[in-house]
Amino acid sequence: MKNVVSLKSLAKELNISVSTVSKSLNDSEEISDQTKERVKNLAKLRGYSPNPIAVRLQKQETMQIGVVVPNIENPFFASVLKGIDEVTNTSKYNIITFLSNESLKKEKECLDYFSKGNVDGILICIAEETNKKKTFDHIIDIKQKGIPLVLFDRIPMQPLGFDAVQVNDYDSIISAYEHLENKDCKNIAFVSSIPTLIVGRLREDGYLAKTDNPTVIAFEDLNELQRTLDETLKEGKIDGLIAADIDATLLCNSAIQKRGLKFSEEISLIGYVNASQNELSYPKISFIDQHPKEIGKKTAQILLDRLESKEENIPAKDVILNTTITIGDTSS
Amino acid sequence: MKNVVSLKSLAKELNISVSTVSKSLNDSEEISDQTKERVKNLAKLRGYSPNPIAVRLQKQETMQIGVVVPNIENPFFASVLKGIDEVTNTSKYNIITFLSNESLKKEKECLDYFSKGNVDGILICIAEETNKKKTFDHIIDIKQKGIPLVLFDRIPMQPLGFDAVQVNDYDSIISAYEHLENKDCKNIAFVSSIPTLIVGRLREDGYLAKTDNPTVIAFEDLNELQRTLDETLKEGKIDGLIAADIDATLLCNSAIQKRGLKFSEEISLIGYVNASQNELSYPKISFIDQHPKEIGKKTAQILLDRLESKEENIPAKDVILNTTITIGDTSS
DNA sequence: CTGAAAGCGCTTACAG
DNA sequence: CTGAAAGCGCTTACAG
Repeated sequence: MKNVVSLKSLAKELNISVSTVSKSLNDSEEISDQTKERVKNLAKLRGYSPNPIAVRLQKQETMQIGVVVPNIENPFFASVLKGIDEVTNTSKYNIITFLSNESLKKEKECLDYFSKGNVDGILICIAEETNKKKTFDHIIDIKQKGIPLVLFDRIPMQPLGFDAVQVNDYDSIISAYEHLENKDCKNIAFVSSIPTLIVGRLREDGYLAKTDNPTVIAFEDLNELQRTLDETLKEGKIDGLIAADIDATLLCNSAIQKRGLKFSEEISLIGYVNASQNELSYPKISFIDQHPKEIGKKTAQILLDRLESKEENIPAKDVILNTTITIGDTSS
Repeated sequence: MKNVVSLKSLAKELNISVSTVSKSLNDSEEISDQTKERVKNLAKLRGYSPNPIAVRLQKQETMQIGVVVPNIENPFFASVLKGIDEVTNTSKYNIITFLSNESLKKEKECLDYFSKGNVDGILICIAEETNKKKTFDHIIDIKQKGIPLVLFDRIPMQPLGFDAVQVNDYDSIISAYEHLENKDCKNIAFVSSIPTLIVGRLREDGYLAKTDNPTVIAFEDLNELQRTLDETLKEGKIDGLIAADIDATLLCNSAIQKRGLKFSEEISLIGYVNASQNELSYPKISFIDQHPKEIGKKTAQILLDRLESKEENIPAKDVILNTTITIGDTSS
């Protein structure tokens, strides 16, 4: 039932050696055009295709890239994956995607599997748990094994010496803040469900840098976040909200509407959303577009460059991509 | 830089043969406990792990499952993937995920690649273009090659003889319609951005089966859909909407709010959404939950069963999973 | 209980 | 220009 056509079967049928068949199909200079023709014709006729596993063993390449994604249900990562796919698609490498589900243990298992000769390179966004516990030994191990690895999105503060692709989170929030200031917001609060995540911290830092009297509402527990947010809105002082992540943004939007506040007039909101869904929603939320697909493309490209390059000692790249602000109905 | 520890290197260091080392590590009965001990200890010390490519070549198994997903940015498919991951995770198989981006050409390329000995089995949801053109030769080819394949979500009308996992789309809409009837809706319209997709047709059929005076608003072009929807709402006759897909649902929600109509009182809406985002949104939209993760789990399980089974001629399974209705603010 | 040999399906120096 | 041989790293009948 498996592909029974092999170099051997072709060779036998043509009464020539396996090496000649192999060389013919690989267009070797050593072989006469006539023989090449014969071989190629039969190969086509029989529907031959080389056994990829055998080729990999011989070439000592897996031709696969391992990707670790913390949460596939977060549309941000889905778009990153799409970007990665677009780039690797045109290369000889395939993607094998593992989900860490934000678990350090799971992430270790992924990297362990990858490092056992299953992939030629790795793309990873570290899990929330990894981020919190600041445990990076399993990642550093990868360097010892000489497998190229590129980090994306959540980049540990202490440099680990890997290529990294991130977004200017700090600056993004500065811009968002200034945008709200321009809309005459005087009392801008910061709402986050990711207070411990690296990107969450950077965003909060951006906010804190801009304001004199900060109002930070930050809880991982969404119920608690919602409650506190609601209490704060009740006081009626806040006229601008910056949300630090998708969940916080949705909660802000929801809380404002439930309270019957008018967007832009009474209160403005800017946050993070899934761009395509936001486009169809009402109200359209003003948001910081991280261009996740571009993050994926850049991440994959850096890895491919490294894999294709013969040089061993290219210094680690630290790419910081720009976000843009898309203004919707919530701050116009 | 690659893993230089091999059976050979272990054998040399222990002054025994490669076969003995291999058998020891595989706990063969043939080898003395003492030798096994020695071998295992050294293997551990040297951090040996078998070269997976070599094992695969020998075992004639890729230990990989190919998955084709039409659109990773659709949260439905992201959740399906998560379900697939959960199941395959505990097996010896990895997932290699390809994105067809709703393109028939791309889908063919994926299947072509898979069928060249790159995977042991395939999970696929056909692309929109494939669905429209009803071109299934490339899928049928897979059967000829003897590679197990399981279809999910969009299942062609004409049976192709593959295992299939789908949802009771027709019945789902019947239930949704009855739900709206119970909320005293008298004029229920059906809104769809997927008029040609199999699941879209089934859903429309369900709607048509229930109503005497159908109002079907169906366009693939979202602008056109929006315009027509708006005109229909303007007439003021419709008091209930069933949306056939995520985009249509968001558009309905948006159109109703823009028009200032009161949910549940003046008009009710039920559709399809991303469950977790909907939970945080306002209003919470009443929706048909397809339990996408369960679809993924079931799909993967069927493939694993087939791969693990020795039998060749298990008849194709056609699994139809039930949806449930989750009532939100838009029809309470 | 251990090891030599063949083989999984390929590629590539090397000989002729 | 063609082919025999070795090798990629493993497993597994088979001999001893």
